[in-house]
Amino acid sequence: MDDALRAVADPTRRAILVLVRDREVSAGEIAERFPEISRPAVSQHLRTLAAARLVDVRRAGNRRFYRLRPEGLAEAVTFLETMWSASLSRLQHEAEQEEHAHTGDQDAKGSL
Amino acid sequence: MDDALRAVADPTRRAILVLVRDREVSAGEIAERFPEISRPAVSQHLRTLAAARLVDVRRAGNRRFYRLRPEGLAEAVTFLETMWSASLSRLQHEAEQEEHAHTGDQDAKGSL
DNA sequence: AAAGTATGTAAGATATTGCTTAAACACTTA
DNA sequence: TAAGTGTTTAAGCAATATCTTACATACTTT
Repeated sequence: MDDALRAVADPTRRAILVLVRDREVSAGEIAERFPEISRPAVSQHLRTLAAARLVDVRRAGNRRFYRLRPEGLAEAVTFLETMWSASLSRLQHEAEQEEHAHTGDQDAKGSL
Repeated sequence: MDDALRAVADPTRRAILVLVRDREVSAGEIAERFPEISRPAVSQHLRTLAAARLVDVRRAGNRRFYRLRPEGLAEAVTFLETMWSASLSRLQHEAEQEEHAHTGDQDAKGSL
């Protein structure tokens, strides 16, 4: 989880994850999407993502194709969801206590 | 989201979030849980979490009480969940194609 | 008001991260 | 096998993050 959350903390890497979410994308094609940074910089990000087990790599001839590896996100998602929902249910409980007999509107979950 | 994910990338800050998930905890009580780092270091982490809107602060006399602010996690959770589920459904789809007419067991979501 | 308690801020050292350029590697094609 | 294409690795630098010590602030109690 540590590696995954650290990897996901960087905006460029998040953008890469979005790119490779639905389909395999070659390193070159990924790099094209980030004209502001150099190819080696992108390559480093890809290495970080691979090390965090957030992407799979497939070598095909000259090229390397990257693709999101969703299992790598499981622990991170679980952690955040646990934090998020446990605390929301607490807020909900407090609201009930405060307003006492009031119609239960769960606006918190609506803020997504 | 950027601030939230960057804040959550640090293990000490994640541990703090767990501490303040279910109840208010004073800065001192939080600091006690981390004997390996100095009080000012903890204070800095708390400032980072507050800046990311991940915790609320309540001043009561001498002390300051911190508490998880779940709304601050909303965007981050949404992002990770979207990545996670979209990609899992793709994997599921591929599995269906491979195995063809097979009973659709969604074991992926069960890994939570 | 002075001393005590709880906490934060400032300044600076060190570690880590993310970038760049130059070079290397690996596979493909002429 | 030589040149070309796609990509990564290496080395170094600048920016950022995290920690520490010293000090400041803000309440509380005597």
